[in-house]
Amino acid sequence: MAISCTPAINNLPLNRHPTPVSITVNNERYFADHPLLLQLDRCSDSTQLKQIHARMLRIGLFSDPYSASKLIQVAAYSEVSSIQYAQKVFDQIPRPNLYSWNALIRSYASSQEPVNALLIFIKMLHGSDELPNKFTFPFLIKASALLSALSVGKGLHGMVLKSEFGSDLFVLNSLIHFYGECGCFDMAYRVFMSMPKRDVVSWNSMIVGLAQGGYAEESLDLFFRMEGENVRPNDVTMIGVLSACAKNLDLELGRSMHLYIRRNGIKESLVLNNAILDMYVKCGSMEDAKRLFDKMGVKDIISWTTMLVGYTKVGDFSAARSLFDTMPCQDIAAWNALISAYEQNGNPKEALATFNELQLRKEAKPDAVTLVCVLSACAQLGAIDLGGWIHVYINKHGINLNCHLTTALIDMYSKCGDLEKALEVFHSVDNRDVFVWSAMIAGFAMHGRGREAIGLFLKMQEAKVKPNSVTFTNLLSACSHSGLVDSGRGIFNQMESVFGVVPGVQHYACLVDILGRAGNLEEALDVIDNMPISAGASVWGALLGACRLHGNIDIGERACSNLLELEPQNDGAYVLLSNIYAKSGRWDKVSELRKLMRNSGLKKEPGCSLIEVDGNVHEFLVGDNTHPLSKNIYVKLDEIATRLTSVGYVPMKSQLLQLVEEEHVQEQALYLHSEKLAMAFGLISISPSQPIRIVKNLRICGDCHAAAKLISKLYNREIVLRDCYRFHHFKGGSCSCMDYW
DNA sequence: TTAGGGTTAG
Repeated sequence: MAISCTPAINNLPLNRHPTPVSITVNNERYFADHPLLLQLDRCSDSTQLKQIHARMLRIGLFSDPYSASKLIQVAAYSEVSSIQYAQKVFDQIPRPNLYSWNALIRSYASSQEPVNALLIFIKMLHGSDELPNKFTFPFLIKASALLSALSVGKGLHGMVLKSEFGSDLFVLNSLIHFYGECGCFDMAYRVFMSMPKRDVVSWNSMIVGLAQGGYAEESLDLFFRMEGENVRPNDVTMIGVLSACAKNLDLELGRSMHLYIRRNGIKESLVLNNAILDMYVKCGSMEDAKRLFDKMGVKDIISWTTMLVGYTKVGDFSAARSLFDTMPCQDIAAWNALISAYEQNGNPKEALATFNELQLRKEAKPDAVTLVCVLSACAQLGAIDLGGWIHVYINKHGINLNCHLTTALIDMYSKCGDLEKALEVFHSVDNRDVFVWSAMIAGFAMHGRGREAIGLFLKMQEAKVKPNSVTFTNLLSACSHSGLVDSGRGIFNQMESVFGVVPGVQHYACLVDILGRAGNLEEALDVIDNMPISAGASVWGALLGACRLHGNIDIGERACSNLLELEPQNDGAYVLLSNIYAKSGRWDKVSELRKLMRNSGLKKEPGCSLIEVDGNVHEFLVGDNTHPLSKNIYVKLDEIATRLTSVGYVPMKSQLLQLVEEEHVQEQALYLHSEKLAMAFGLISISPSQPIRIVKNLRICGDCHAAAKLISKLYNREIVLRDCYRFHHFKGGSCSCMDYW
């Protein structure tokens, strides 16, 4: 390499500045300390940047590759400018050298669309004489990591090995990070071990990668090994270690790491303090978190949001909300944290109210995360109007349908009863991960379309997407809802042997459900007796449900007693057994159970039905008369009762929880069920062309199911009812569940 | 040139 120093270009109008010096490397001149370049470093707005750019063009400095590349970098990185401007600058360079190509690739690698870094690289290979150097590879590998483009990264790895940079520290560190991001920890570790020399970044890339990829133990092991090899950890190392402690919910180790940071003089930074804060929050210690938060000299919005999440995690929503209100500013992630906390903790209405507030205040713009949370809230409430509005919003604002959003949309449409729309979303996307496939399978399952669920599972295999534990829960539940006993058995048996997914309690519960519903109660009991893991409440619950369906008192009693042993507060268990007794006229046993329930301080969870009309969700409880239109609703109920009786309908009294002597009181009690109130309200307030969509918190009672079938015929209306178990589409006098529920 | 903190789905 030849380096020489020469006086700068003399004819430039630079009299007011000290004489710049150009450096020549390999016959190319660089003006590293030209005053305009120094100005470029200090440049703070786009107008200034454009002025400097213009002057560089005027005085000819732009033709210097170093100077032009510097301009590209500033254009791309400064807050006021954009990658588009950097690209324009690049396009003006007549024959860009490797330095300029690298500057542009680097800019794209850190941009919103890192794929462009790879495209520019291809352009460089085909349209110039330049070959990548040790600087090019880390940028390209970083772009591949951001894109999780495993095959691209592997290809680059191959190129690296064939090049002279096969043992370059920076290149290899990038590869460790890349493989970690793609979840290929064996490859990451292979690169790590093959390195002739490792620095703290090599260790950090492994430690952080493992912690983020869910391998907390391995990450911590590596940290202790690093210490053993006398490599001094830095703040980034500790951020990885804290994240591993948080994943393991290991408060003790987290606390000792906090102490380690103080004792070993690790550079204190805002990011590190936030990571400690996050560890305390995730491990559930708000005392530790608050102590640190109050002591922190510098806080940013991430510190505040972490505290907000902490309060929601311990269930203190009023503290969370008041913290939110006192934050110096609220960005979209802070809003999302609040909305998501409401939605995840059984308060979807508050989630929607907060979303509404966000829109009114216009301080932050909803992003994909917001919409995912709101869609989940809509799904819980069965609020299809708002859910559909969100879908339109996504399209209107050109928001990219990532897998999270696709899944949330499919789930919302499925749970709101519009399976066709869910399918439309499913087919409209190219990118389908295991979440998307599983959500669609769940959609078919809850609508009783078991064969289509299995068909989709086969297509999922063709698409080479590996099913996981949830995929199988959904598939088995599809078999259960459609009475596909042999398919269910077959799928269960293949789970581990063919797909390597070990059956968990949920899968056993589904199998017991499949067998039990089909009447094979003995076989179901046999499955439970031979389970390699202990049968959880869901397994006994499934058996008890099947006993109710088939009126089997003996097995039902056994299931109920096992269930209550595991969950003494399970009111549903009492209700199911009580239904079994009532069905066989054992009213003595019914009142005995009733007494037992009262003595243990248990109350049946009140039935509650939701119905959305014109974007507003209305809620009905049993015997509710609080609705503004209550009077009209009861008039309609009377009319329904008369019309039902006229076609020979007889109320099913076995659905009552206790023996009520007077006939008319029995009938009245059944008419007060929340789903009947919602149906009456739907009939008077929803246009006949629209289906009446209802969401019920418990399983629909047999009497309401029979009544709904008749109502759909008598009033020529489609009723779509979701209970806590599945969907019922009532039309023309019959139900889509074919009475198999 | 490489590594790092808060919010999202089945």
